[in-house]
Amino acid sequence: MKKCLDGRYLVFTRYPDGIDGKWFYQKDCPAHAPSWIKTQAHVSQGGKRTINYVTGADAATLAWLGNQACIEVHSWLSRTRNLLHPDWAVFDLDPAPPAGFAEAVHTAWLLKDLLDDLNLSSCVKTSGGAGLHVYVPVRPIYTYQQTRDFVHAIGRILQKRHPDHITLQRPVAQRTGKVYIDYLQNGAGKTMAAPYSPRPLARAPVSVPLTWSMLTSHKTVYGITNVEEWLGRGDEAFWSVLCSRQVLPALR
DNA sequence: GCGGTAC
DNA sequence: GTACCGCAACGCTAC
DNA sequence: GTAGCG
Repeated sequence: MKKCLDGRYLVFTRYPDGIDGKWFYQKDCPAHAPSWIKTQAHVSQGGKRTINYVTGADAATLAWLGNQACIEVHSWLSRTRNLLHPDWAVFDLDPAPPAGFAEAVHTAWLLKDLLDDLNLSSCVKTSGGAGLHVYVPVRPIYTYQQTRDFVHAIGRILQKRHPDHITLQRPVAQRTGKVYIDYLQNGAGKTMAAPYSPRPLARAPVSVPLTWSMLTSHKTVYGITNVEEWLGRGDEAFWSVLCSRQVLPALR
């Protein structure tokens, strides 16, 4: 089966001095990296810079990255063969205190119900923080503008139905106590934390794919720290949904 | 973490 | 030798 | 235009 990071540009955050020390993003694979790391040259838009993005992450690559003190792995929403056409439309659900994980779970279920009504498949993973990521697989025939408009439109419907619980407002101050649906993550060059990416926080929480039936506000879901416990449970279903590449209905 | 540069 | 430095960077939204 | 946001 095609892995969900195959052919995707990856971006890393590195913490050579630990999570409390200096950190930095890294996009450009260093020249001294082993030759078996898969990369692809990419000319950045506007700026006349070429970046050799790491594409895909097999076990050996992840091991090398780990030794480079990479903690977070972020990936593009499109793949190298079709960079302008994402194959994931993503809903980034970000609860603003005092809203938390339970509110994100509630919003995710509202979203799933709406997507079900539209006959669209979807899957969910924790962000590793208090939020959730909901993915709708799409055939790579839409532009980022189109998937962004789609996620925006769905977000507006939910926000209108549940104005006290959901917001699309950018300014942080206007999100207090609500779940922010960040539709703007659907854009060229934007990235999402990859499945199983750790976060640079105490106890190293991980972004974990879940089956919908596993998604409850129970403690055992929120703040997962032990990846092994979950391997072979949620991931297979998650990846099979991601690989289904269901077509979005007509976007207007 | 590590290569590149400046002293 | 050792000290310091870079390691991303842009579109979209709100004001 | 500039600042905020991710």
